[in-house]
Amino acid sequence: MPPKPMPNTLVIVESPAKARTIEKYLGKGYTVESSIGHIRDLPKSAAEIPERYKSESWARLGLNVDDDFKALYVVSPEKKGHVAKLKKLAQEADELILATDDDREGESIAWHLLQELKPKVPVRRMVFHEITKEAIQAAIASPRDIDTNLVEAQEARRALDRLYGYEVSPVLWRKVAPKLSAGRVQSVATRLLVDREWERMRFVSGSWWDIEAQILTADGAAFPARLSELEGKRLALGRDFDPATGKLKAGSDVTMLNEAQARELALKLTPAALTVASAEEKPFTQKPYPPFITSTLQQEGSRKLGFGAQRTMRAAQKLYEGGYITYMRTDSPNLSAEAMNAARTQVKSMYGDSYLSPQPRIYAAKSKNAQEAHEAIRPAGNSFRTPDSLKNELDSDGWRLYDLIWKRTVASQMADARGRRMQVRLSGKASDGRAVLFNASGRAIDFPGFLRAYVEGSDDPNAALEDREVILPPLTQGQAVTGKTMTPGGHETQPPARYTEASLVQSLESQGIGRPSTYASIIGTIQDRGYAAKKGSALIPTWTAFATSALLEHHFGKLVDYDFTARMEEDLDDIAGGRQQRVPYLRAFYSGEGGGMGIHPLIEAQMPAIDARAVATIEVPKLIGSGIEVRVGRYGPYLSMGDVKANIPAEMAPDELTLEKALELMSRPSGDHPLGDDPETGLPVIAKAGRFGPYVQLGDTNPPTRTASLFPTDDLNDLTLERALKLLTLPRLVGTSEGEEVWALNGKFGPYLKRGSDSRSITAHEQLFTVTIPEAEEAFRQPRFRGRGAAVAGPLKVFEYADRAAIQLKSGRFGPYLTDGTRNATLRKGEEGAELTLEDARSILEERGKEPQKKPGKAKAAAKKPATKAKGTTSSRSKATKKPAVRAEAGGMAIHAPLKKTVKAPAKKAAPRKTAAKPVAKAPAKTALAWADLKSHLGVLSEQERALVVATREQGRKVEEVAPGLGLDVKKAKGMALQASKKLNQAARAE
DNA sequence: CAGTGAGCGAGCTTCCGCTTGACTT
Repeated sequence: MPPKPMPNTLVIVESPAKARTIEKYLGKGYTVESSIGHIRDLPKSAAEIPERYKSESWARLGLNVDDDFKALYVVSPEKKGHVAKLKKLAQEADELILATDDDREGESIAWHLLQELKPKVPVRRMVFHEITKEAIQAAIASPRDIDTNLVEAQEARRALDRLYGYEVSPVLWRKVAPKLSAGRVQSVATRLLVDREWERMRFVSGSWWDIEAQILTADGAAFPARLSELEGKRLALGRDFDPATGKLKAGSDVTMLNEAQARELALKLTPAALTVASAEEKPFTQKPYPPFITSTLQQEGSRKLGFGAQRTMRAAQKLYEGGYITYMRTDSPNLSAEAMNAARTQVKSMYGDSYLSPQPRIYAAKSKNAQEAHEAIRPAGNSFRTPDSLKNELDSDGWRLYDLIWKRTVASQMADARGRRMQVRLSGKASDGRAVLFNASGRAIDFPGFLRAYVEGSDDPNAALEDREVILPPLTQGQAVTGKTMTPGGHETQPPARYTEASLVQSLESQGIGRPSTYASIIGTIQDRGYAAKKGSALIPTWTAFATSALLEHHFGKLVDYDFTARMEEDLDDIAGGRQQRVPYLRAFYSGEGGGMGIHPLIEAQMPAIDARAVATIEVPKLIGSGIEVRVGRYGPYLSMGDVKANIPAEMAPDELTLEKALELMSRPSGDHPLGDDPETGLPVIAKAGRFGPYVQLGDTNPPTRTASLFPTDDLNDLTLERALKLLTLPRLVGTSEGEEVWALNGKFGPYLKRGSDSRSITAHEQLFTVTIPEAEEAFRQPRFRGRGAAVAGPLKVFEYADRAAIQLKSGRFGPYLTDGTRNATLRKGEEGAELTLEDARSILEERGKEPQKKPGKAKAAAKKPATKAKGTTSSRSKATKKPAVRAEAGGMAIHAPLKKTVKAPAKKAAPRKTAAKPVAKAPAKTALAWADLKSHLGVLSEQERALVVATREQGRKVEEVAPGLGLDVKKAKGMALQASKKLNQAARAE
């Protein structure tokens, strides 16, 4: 008889390293695998949205806001393979144990596994709090069911974060800049940085003087003391100053010395006979710090090792995977029984009994939303390996971090440190009879206790200095001492320090914002979005962060409230506890039912109210009244005073922008960056931000000798002279072909080649420097536009149908696409135009074909042939508006190619908007509306642009006549009017 | 906030949390 096959139980945990460990303890009959975190999530971008949901109004959000916030979960492409593997293992198993973490997210992962694997075998849920054989076997013996309330709470959290992020971010795209983001965590983190920077910007430093004395006792012992009172009145300290004025706070009853007074007094005190007025000594004890959790590990990694959060976590991850430490993403400082035992044993053996805390020290999480699914971060195992024994086994980062973790863990079970604090007051008189009082304080450690192993770092070097041990000689009341030297010293109040990675994490954590697994990435996110930059260890918010934060605070204040997450956690706890329901909770948040926040209607209401220009303008306290404004623009932050603009250098922190600096920047208007001189001509080379983007110019004459636009890959802020000179070699004469010169140029539509009156775009900017005549000739042999030249003759391919209009395959700017004249569909990756069948083409177009959007001011009708009446319509309109330049531009933008492409329509003809094409009657109404529409977007324009547009469009004045009043020459003004019109149309179209 | 020449299906960006490789230099 064949032996009965051994039963096979599949256990799924979250982390592969944990799976390996557990598998060892469970032995035969068990297969342990990991989910590697979450296996499914809401689609994160359009590419992940399944085809059949794409047309849904809520598809962009990934959850159906009209149907109880039902989530659309997808397995991301990179997880597909792994999920398939788990599915297969589940099918082969006799039993499935879901052993994901014992917290909200872990419960959810278990539920998703159940949903996705659809196991046909018995399923049990269990949790391990310790990875020891006993604990695991105990857990196996006491399974439970999936806690659906906890899963609901997780789904509520997930939905809320999605709704917040994906509803609010688009507001920023519209009002500040594209690709920005808002989120429950990042927006508060950004706000913290911005608020701190505001404090620094408003801060006015105060200064005061005091005297430091070297005191000598009769026995010759010396110690320092500081003047603290004069004539019975306390001397001012930093805390007596008002940070807003730099002066003493109102009502403070203190004496302040200036330099002269301090020096004079010092002279009158040398030498001074002083008496000990009081000498106090108080014992103190200090307890060790709790074992590490993620946030404290990151803080100490930063303070003591100088590691960024990412670096600390990378090193910790390796230690964890190597089995050196326990799990590194935790919010619990708790030590398991085996860890406690190991730590205490080690203290005894390494430091002796007297250094052991008499009672085991038990630590609890401080943060109110701690989930405590794991124990503290500590050396792994039931006896800790000493750092010394690992010296040759670990890399440098790993060893230093292990050393830190080991010390902190061991110290946490050590005895209190004991010592004395001494406080001495010395009285005396200056030679002019004024009464003085000096203070000295000291600190002596009598028994170091845990300090033998571990001293916590400090973010503030001054604080660390003050804390150092200063030992005072024994002193008794009435004892006479001498003030040997008197050194007057000046002091200044300091603004609050900027956040570092570590202190930001600490602050977020203390407010319950973010989770251990995300602390490090939060910092990455706000840097990636351009909200903050690191300078040394300081996190400095950018001007974009100021603009974004201001928008959110003014219009969505509740969302960036520091308590928002704390309140959310309470609600989630209620959902987890069955006291509240997910759907009504989300409805309140999203739609505002039952008096909730209702972000959806709130955004609808706020959108028109948000003045993009006001948001982009930052009122810097030190510039108020100067007429200089800080604005965030397309090319970065700049200063503006009427006509004059100057870029703010990227490396300048907001609090460094003083009036003086601002004036200095303004003296180099338009943010010129002088790069040096051209060695050939000796002319200066200057980088500038222009109306058409950043460019360099040769010579400082007007007009300059030469100009050249930067390539998209160039950065105005770190352009070298060498690069600028290279750019200035353009346009480049490539050679001759067919008797004509061939030039390589960088134009407004990008790089192109020109031969006589013919031109061809080329793909890469850098080719401008390298393209050869044979290559150019090849380009000129190609049709003028990619696929376009062919398009005149016909599309790439035509699919004919009996029952529907023919479908054409065309090549466009965004790649190949299908069109039947009314609807278009871009081909996706993997869909080869050449391989499409009739039916493919039909199904693609019918499934996802879209009608081109009709936009105000850009009529769809324009796509068809111009009606003959167009000209009449336009010219009459042109008379009405009297604004040639702007009108021509607007018309030109809307026009599609006339059939005769070689003939360029003169501006006057270009003006006829083909809007007139379809229903002619509609055109005037549309254009009339257009100005009304445009008008509401005046906010996107600069003052000058606005003045121009209003004068021309509303008052019907000519550019020529308005320009002088604005201090512009006519040519510039026309250009500006053109740009302004573009901007307005763009803004209106975005609506 | 400087000038060099076309013309045409836009569509996507974004959140927070849970986890690691698979790639390349």
